[in-house]
Amino acid sequence: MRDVLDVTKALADGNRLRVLMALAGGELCVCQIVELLQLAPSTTSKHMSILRQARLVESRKEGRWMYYRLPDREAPKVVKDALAWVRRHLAESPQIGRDKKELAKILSMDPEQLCKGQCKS
Amino acid sequence: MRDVLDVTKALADGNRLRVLMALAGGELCVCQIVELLQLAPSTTSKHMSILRQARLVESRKEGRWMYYRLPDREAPKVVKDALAWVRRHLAESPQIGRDKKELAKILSMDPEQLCKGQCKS
DNA sequence: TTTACATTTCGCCATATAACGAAGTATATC
DNA sequence: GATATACTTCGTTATATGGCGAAATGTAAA
Repeated sequence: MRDVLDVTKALADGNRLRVLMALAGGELCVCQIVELLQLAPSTTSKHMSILRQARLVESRKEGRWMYYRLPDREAPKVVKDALAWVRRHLAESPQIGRDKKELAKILSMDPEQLCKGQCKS
Repeated sequence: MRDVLDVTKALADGNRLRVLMALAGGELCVCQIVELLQLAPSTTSKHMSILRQARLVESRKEGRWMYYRLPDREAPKVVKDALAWVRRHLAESPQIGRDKKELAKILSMDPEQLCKGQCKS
């Protein structure tokens, strides 16, 4: 029950669903997710920790950057099935469509520049 | 996005998950669900309205009794897939096992008597 | 070893949610 | 009709959640 609830609670927030859909295109660092969601870094970090707690994402630290990605093959079935459900039923969402466009812009920027911009604001 | 979030929010509560699993055995009236969850009738009713809002359950009124059941064939795919996910990944839960036993007891009682007991307490 | 910087943790506030009991609604029975 | 009954709605309360900025942490560069 606990593992199932961790997943459903993690999925019960629009911003976290947007992140999961964005990660379908490959791993992202926190500042890229911050840019996509337009939330404070601290808020974004909290969201990512909730997703990780539920095992819906994995993370990798590279220098100062933390990268998040969807879990690999060995993820628990409950998680893999949940992610498949999200992908299937959110693919047509207008919000997700807008995010996809925005994400393309973000990925075309120099990550170095992207992160600096955030710290100033 | 809205329909998906309605479903995930509805699933993000242990008592509501228990109800969905209990309904797998067939429709139940509110007083039977009250007995299973050991919650106040008003609280139980609220849970059921959240599940219905998300279209995870349907309802049928018969006299003074309100029966809830899992949705039929024509339910939206997002809902059917979510219910399949819940069934699959909650089947082994100890809590759900206990509920199944308790539910057998509840179903063996006269519904008439069951409801009267609740009103007194 | 300073300094800069990406991220996380902490403390706070506003809102959302789950719980209850009391009051309201609708239906059956007297 | 009056009363009992099954359920829902409403108002209240306690806790959970999502948001922020400030401070803490860890890592790279100067």
